[in-house]
Amino acid sequence: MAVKSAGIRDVAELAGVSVTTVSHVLNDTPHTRVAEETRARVRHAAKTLGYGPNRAAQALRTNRSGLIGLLSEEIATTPHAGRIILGAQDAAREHDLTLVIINTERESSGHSHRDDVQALLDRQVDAVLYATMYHRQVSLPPNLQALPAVLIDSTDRAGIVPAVVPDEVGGAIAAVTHLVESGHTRIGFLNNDDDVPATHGRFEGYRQVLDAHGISFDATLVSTAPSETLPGYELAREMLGRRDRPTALFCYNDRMAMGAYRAATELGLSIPDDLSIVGFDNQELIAANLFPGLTTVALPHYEMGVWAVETLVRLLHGEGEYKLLADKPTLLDCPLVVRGSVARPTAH
Amino acid sequence: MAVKSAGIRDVAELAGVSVTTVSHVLNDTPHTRVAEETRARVRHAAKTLGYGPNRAAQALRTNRSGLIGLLSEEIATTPHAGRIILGAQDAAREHDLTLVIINTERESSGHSHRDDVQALLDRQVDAVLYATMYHRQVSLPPNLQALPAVLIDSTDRAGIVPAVVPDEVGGAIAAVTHLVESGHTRIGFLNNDDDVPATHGRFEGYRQVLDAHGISFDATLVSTAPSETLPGYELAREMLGRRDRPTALFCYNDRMAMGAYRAATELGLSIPDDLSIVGFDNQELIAANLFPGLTTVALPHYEMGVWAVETLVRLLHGEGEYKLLADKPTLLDCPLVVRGSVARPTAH
DNA sequence: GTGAAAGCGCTAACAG
DNA sequence: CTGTTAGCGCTTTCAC
Repeated sequence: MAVKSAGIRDVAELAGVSVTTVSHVLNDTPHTRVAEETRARVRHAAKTLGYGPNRAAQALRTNRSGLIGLLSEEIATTPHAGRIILGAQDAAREHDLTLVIINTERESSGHSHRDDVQALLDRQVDAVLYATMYHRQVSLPPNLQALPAVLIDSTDRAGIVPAVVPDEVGGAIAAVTHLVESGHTRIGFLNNDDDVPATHGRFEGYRQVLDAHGISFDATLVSTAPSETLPGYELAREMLGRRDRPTALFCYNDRMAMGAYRAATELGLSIPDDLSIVGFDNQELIAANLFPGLTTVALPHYEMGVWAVETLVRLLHGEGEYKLLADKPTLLDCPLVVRGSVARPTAH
Repeated sequence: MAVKSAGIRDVAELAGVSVTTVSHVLNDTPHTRVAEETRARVRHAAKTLGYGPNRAAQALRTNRSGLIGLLSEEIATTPHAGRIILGAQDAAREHDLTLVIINTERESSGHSHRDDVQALLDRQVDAVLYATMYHRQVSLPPNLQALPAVLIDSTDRAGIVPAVVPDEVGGAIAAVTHLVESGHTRIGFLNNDDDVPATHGRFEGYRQVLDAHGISFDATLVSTAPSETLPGYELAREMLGRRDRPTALFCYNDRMAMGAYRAATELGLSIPDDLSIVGFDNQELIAANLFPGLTTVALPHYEMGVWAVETLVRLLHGEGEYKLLADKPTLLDCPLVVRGSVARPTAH
């Protein structure tokens, strides 16, 4: 309320120059020479008046809203989306862009995705980010084609949009290497049974580490089930019940690991002394609240959010190696988060 | 890209009227009579051209950005913030408003809060929502005074801003009543030890139910500790270790309940047969993944988000019983979510 | 009932 | 190096 805030002409007046000059210096307009002394005067005037540009006028004139849309699946289901938002937010702020977030359903008719994109289009965002809840391939709504876009945590089935995804293989390598370096050689793997990149990537990483350390692969040490707590429990229960049970378990995700904890407890195996466990996802709510804390692999959600916005900005500025970027999704590191669930195996 | 989208003059032309008329009918401008037949023609023209107003021009002209800022604490920490966002989002869409979300730190210098509000101000939002991570009292950044505001999950220390919070007492009543109706009379309460509304409200609800059912209050059945998993475990361990242990536990939150589960397991008490447990917060990641599923009380985050936006809209439209609203925070229901952790006590 | 026209605050030709 | 000026697309006053 109060007094209507200062406009560019107020600044011009106070600095004793024209609005053009003010516009030039405040925007660092290229191909424009303004005396350093004038610039200083203008900037000072702007500051003393507390001048901030009127976004609407700017947008109207430049045809750029300064808004970028983030279409995110299932914002409220896990904190994952939250971290993407955080990363995107921070990067956006860096570039004076505003993030407009729209929640979308995971498995919707595709129709609704269209509508969600439309909502963003109606708000005339300059570009859009599309974030999925888990690493997978997607088909983009057709109306998304109209705008620069970047995919987060998924790849484009058509392969024409830049994408950033977690390095699943690398994450698994970190996890299993940690186990091997702690002295484990019989390492069970409780894997997901969905046909998604994470399933294959984490398995791939598991195999690579075994190979690299000359540990022969034992197919009986790998079992698969839906990646939930209960199936994890059942798988672990079975595998840990064997006479030649593994001394460590690498779990597809923290929920399966949570099930494994329960199985271990029931079998009288203490973690980490009798059994080491490593999870994946680093879901704080689970990993930090288990006893002992679960050593797991973090997904680079925040970093993917940052990368996506940075890429969008480059695209918007026409430094677009768009094709190049879209060609191969960018992989981001999945670092190991050490808590208390891994120890050296006890001698038999 | 493609063709630049239709403007109001295109619509006017196609409908054979002036832009004024188009504006009037599309906005249902009051005190304006346009022949029904003309309205129809205009609307039809708009639809066939796929016309959508240029937000920037609208904003510039009306001095209303159509943006509302949501300042939310710790977006990525729990899904709570996500549900508030969802509710606010849905309500905002209903009113053709766009939500701009800014993450803020929980315990920051107050300085940074100022900056976050400033960021919103710079983006010229029409109003702001301030959402805290847990129910408490806050002091608002001074620069927030400039705009209509509504508090979510907290109350204003100064008492001048409308607020919506969970009905803690009611939630606790629902939880404990459920226990009593299942036949429990010795009900332990593992409470938080912070001086926050939830602590007092949930205790109050606990007492009320006991009173209402003629169960005499036993102070030894209430213990307090920080509301984390480990303290919850320790408290439960102690209380359940007594000879006259309670047959049911009401826990301040799901994390404490998670600790109680562990204590029960260690003591060989099976849930729900030997011990019933009710939590609070309904954190899916925990409650749904425990064995058995935890019966708990849900916080009305989504609903608070909706309420806040609706209230903001009313405020914006000047139907402002602002003072009235601010006077007493609005309480929203905390419904019980039944899973599998409650059963009738077994006869001794 | 309908229309003409004046800006909202800013950017970017273009002129000087 | 700096200033004048014409709109961006829309709402709204005022006249018809």
